[in-house]
Formats: sequence, structure tokens, C-alpha cells
Amino acid sequence: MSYASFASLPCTLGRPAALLGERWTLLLLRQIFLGTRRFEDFQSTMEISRSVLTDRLNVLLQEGVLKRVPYQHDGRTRHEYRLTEKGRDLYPVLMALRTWGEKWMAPDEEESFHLHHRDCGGGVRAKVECTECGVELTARDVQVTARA
Amino acid sequence: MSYASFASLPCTLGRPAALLGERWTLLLLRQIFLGTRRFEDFQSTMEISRSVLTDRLNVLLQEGVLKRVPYQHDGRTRHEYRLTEKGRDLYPVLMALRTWGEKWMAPDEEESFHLHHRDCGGGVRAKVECTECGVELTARDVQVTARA
DNA sequence: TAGCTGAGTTCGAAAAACGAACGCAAGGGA
DNA sequence: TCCCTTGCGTTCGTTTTTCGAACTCAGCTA
Repeated sequence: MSYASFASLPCTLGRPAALLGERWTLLLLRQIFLGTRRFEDFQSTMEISRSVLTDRLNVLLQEGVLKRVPYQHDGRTRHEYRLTEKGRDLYPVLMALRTWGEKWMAPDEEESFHLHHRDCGGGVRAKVECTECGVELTARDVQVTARA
Repeated sequence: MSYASFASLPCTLGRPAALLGERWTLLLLRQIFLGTRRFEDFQSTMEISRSVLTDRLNVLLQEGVLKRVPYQHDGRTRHEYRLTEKGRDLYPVLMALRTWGEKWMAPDEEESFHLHHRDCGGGVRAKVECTECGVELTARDVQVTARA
């Protein structure tokens, strides 16, 4: 078994972890959620090599996380990369990373951007909760049971 | 700028994304949250090469996500890898991945394990909410503002 | 006609990952 | 005492990825 074979692992945590755990993929998603859509812009803002960028975009297209959308530029048809609904649903993953980063990796309160709830101006936070009683959960509150 | 230089990026999303975005790191954290603690067990369950496993464990130790805890085995002192408080706080990241995986990558409802709230038996779900009004947020509800 | 632009592709060099073998310290059994 | 085992790495030669600079290509624009 190599890294790639996790893609077929029957585990709803393992497969996403393997997909997003490839180098550059999380940083690429960050850039997309920050509004970047075009090949050249990914390449220049992230300084990723062009061939790897091509590969990662194709993987996310194949997985249905991104879609190619045509647009006009200088009278020519070009394509940009946009999130699908499946892709937009990754928002909690990125926000969980950011919530963690703010708590544990920001000694100087530095941030490269701010996030606000459009309706009330409040901050944004990821959390885990119980689907039944709605209480917030930590790892210690959760019982893990192997599949039957 | 190469991949490694994101480690010093002044971005509370970018730095965690670069750290956990190295190959194997997310899968390693999954295994840790499932209870694995020892070198041999990581190596055999994940089929990662030993040298890369050593490297990834050391990075997580340096970052303070893991700590080495001594224990006795056959009368000898050995060490196991355990989450620190900082590491345990990554739980929402993993749960967000799993919540996404259950929705988008589980056509057959397959799972390799089940999670339950110890107190009420309910399920586990990651979500994003507003720190002020408490409402659940999606990407569209959030305004991104570049740093001043 | 020549140049520019966005979006890739190609290819040789460098870095990372692989995997099998080796090292090592301590305990147990013969 | 000698040898085997166990847990946890380290080494090293090979394969895979990544890098980065150059190249391609199509259609505008001058």
C-alpha cells in the first residue's frame, strides 16, 4: 500500500485526509477561498511550479471540488477555476484550520486578512457539536467505535 | 519562495495549511486520533516508510502538536507519541474533514469507525458559526477583508 | 507582420519518498 | 554466556515528485 491507495480506503476521514494531504492542495484551497480563480494568479501568488499546479487543479476537477467556468478576456474565451457545491462545503475545514492557527500560531495577532459575518459583523469560528443535544464537543467527549 | 517558506507566512490559515499539508501529516493525525501512539503501530497500519514517519513525527514534536511520553514495556522504558493540548485542539479540523467525507465521499455509507457523544449517544458534526450571534455560517455569509 | 497574453507542456536537475538492510540497547531463554 | 527478540530508529541506493526555465499555441493588437 502506498500513499495513493488511501484514495480507495473505506474511511470517510481517511479519504479526504489523503486528498487534501497532498502537498500544495490545502494552500491552493486557501487561495481559492480568498478569491483567486485563474491559473496565472495561483502561480504568481503561491510560487508553485506550473506543472504541479496543473496536476493539483486537475485532481480537484476530477474530484468535483472545482469546475472550469468560461469567461471572456480580450475577446477570447478563457476558463477560470471555481468551487462547486462540494468544494464550497470544504469551508469548515479551512475555518477549523484558521481557528486553530489563531489560537496556536499567532503570537502577534498577525493575520493576512479578516473575516466577518456579513449580517452582524461578528467573527468566525469552527467548532464540533453533537447532532442530538447540540452541545460543543472535544475529542474527550467522543467515543470511537470500530466498524462492526 | 518555496513550499517551506509558508511556514513563516504571516497568515493564521496559511501556516497551519502548510504544516498539515505535507504528505502523510493528516493521515498521521487521523491515526493518532484513532488511538495509535507507537512508532511500530504507525508504521504497520499506515505503511509509511520509516524514515518519513520519523521526519513527520519530529516535525509535529517540534511544533508542539505531539509530545513523547515514557512508558514501561517488558521492564524497559520506551516512549509513545501523544497529543498535547495544542494537538488535541486539531480535533475540529479532523472532524470537519470527516463531516465533509460523510456527505461527499461515502456513497455506500461505509465507515471504518463510528463516533458518538459519550453523554447522549448522538453523532458528531463540524460547523462554522458567528462568534457574536451564534448563527451557522457558510462561505457566502462571510466577508473577507485584506489586512490594513 | 510581429509582439503580447493566458494557459498550459516539456524536460533536465534537485528534492522527497520508498523500502530493505542495518544498528542498538535491554530482556529472556537455553 | 550466547543468542534471539522487540521497539525504535538510521542508512543508503533507487524510484517518484517537485522544481524552474524554456517552449508551445491560439488569438488578439499594433
